[in-house]
Amino acid sequence: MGTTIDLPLDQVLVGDCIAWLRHLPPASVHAIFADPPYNLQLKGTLRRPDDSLVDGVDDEWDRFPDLGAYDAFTREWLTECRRVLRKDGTIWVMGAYHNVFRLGSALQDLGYWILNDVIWRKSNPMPNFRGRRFTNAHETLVWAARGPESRYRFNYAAMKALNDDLQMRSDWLIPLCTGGERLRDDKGAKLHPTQKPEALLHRVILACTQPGDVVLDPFLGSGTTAAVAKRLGRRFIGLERDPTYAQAARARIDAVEPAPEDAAAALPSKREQKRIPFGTLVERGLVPPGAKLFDRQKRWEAVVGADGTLRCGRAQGSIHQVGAAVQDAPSCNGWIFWHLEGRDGRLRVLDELREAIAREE
Amino acid sequence: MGTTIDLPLDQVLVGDCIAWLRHLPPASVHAIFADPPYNLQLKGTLRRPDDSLVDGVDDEWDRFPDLGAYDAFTREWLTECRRVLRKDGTIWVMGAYHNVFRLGSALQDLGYWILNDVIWRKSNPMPNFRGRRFTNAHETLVWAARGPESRYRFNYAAMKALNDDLQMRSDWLIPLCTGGERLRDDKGAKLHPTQKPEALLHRVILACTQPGDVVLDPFLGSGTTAAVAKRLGRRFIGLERDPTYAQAARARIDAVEPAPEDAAAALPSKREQKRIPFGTLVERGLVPPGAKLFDRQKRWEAVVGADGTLRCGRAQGSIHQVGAAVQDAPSCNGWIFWHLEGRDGRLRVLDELREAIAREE
DNA sequence: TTAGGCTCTGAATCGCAGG
DNA sequence: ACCTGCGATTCAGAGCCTA
Repeated sequence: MGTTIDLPLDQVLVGDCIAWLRHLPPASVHAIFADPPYNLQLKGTLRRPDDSLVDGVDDEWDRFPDLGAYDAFTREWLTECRRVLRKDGTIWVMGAYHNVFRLGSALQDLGYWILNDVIWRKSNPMPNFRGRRFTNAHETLVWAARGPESRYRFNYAAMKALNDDLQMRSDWLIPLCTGGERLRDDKGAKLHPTQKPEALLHRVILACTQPGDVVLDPFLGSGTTAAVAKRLGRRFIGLERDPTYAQAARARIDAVEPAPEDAAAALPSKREQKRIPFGTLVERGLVPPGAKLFDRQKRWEAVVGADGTLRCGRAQGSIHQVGAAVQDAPSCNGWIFWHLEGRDGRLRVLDELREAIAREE
Repeated sequence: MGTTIDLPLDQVLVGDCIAWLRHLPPASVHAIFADPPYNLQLKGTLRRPDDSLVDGVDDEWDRFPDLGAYDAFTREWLTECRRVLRKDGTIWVMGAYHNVFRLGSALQDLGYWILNDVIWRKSNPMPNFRGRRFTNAHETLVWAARGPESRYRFNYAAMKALNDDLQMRSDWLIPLCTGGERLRDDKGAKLHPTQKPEALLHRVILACTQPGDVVLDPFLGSGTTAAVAKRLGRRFIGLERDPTYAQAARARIDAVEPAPEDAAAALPSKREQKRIPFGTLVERGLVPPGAKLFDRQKRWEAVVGADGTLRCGRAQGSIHQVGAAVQDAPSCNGWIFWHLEGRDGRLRVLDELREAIAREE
């Protein structure tokens, strides 16, 4: 175990990721994104129907002697990641059918708590040239908290907004990284065999971090994680073994222009907004003491007390308690249950009044 | 190890599947479909926002003391399945994130050779009621051969035909089993908590067997595998622990009319509708966070957030919501209201960008 | 007859701040 | 660390009823 160093923010560090991770202080990063070697087991070469050669992944870093060696490697870096992850941080690990079952099992064995598996559906996958299997049109991301009790961050409202006001699902349709986004060398060949699309990282980072948070990528590769983190106003730490990749990533990151601060923030969910006690509405005269509140169908009528309590028959208490009591329900959100009658006879839900106050403050 | 019996074709056998498997002759079935217990670990009760209770899976058969016990169980039945599987046969195993990584790892460890992982995308999944995760909108099927050298069957042309003459991809969009297909008891309650849709088994069986082949299901449950196998002119062997489920499955299977031998019983493939959320344009960099949008006359200017929301003065929300707010209109089609300014100063309506993406997918 | 509204339900590891 | 109580949270599809 080496000596601990200060958190090397916004840097690409060249070297073995496990060694680097051991130097980082514990519980120091908010999120980790890891796209480890897939342990692809290609046999021989693959040709398209027109006899052209498929440029598969056959790099040295993707070769392991057997599954046991791959498992040992996986457990080692995932162990160090868990140490470095903050108590309430989350990790994303991605893979394909060759390795993702090893990754998921290792996460569970090491004490992580899986929150979702997410499917990256490729809109433009490589076809299956031999016609011997289904077109491999997706990869899998596993999203996990450090443990079952983690109070992790999930920017629910932002994800919902990103999906036209429907809950974000666990299947994401995103094209492969091609065209101008793909890094290439002098000869126009792709620089990295598995460069991930920025759209994928955009969604990942936006889902589970806020501006200023630290995102670590132990297999930085072409630098997609760091580039998107910078653009979204997050800090990053990138680890990469190969100096050529690291250098290309640095150049790529340097060219990124961060988004304006207010654009990078995720839409705050209601939970994160400032709490307004119902009594405030009474104090400010928006709901005078003695006013009557109704549910939407006007089945019940309650009277407002000067202290912000409601009374409805025998039930007395907060807007939530009385709402729950009259419905005989275990709980109730009084803000959206109770309504005030306007002069025109129209019912206005309390939540509207609350939002008017929230905007003022 | 018990004595071997003749292959009990087209029967539902009641009892422990591992015990039954041990009695079956080796290398005797062409395909196996297994939907084992998922080992869900539900803690409390879950209510919908309207306070109704969610009927979760808390059956005794889904409870295991710990992951180790689940792994041991998994390895045991998968070992027997491999013995019973013909040399060139294939197996389908399905699960969700709770268990599928254990299943996939066990398959690999036992010598099976994974061919694909296939995603069952649910068109109508249950939402995430607490807003704490992504909507769990899929399950995973692992398709594997008995070993790396297996000369397995894959009905490439049938799958392609089933998919409007495009190669069948690894992500399948299929609705949940509901309505008339769902088995119910006298009181109208669902008979089995996890009955699978016949459309799913249709595709599975059609992909890897031919008429007359034997399909084994060690966790038959409500009998979907056997019913579809019979309809498609395949033989089946169903193992089921619970006599009630087995009895219901038998009745269901008896009612199935086999398709005519030459019938190309192809389900109409479902062309996917293309709904493009505005957030997609942001993620893909077509509209960067912080970009400014204008209405056609440039009366208003709004700023784009990283989550696809707009902000214009105090109004924040979707392109539609903010468009409506600034005009003080009840509603607004943001796609044709907002414009992006090009480098040449010309305004381009968002709808043009959306159509560019829709064409790609 | 039909259109529209209301109800019900589905493999679910489903709070959190403040005291 | 524990306890209290506020108050946040749902989509698609089938079935049924009413106008």
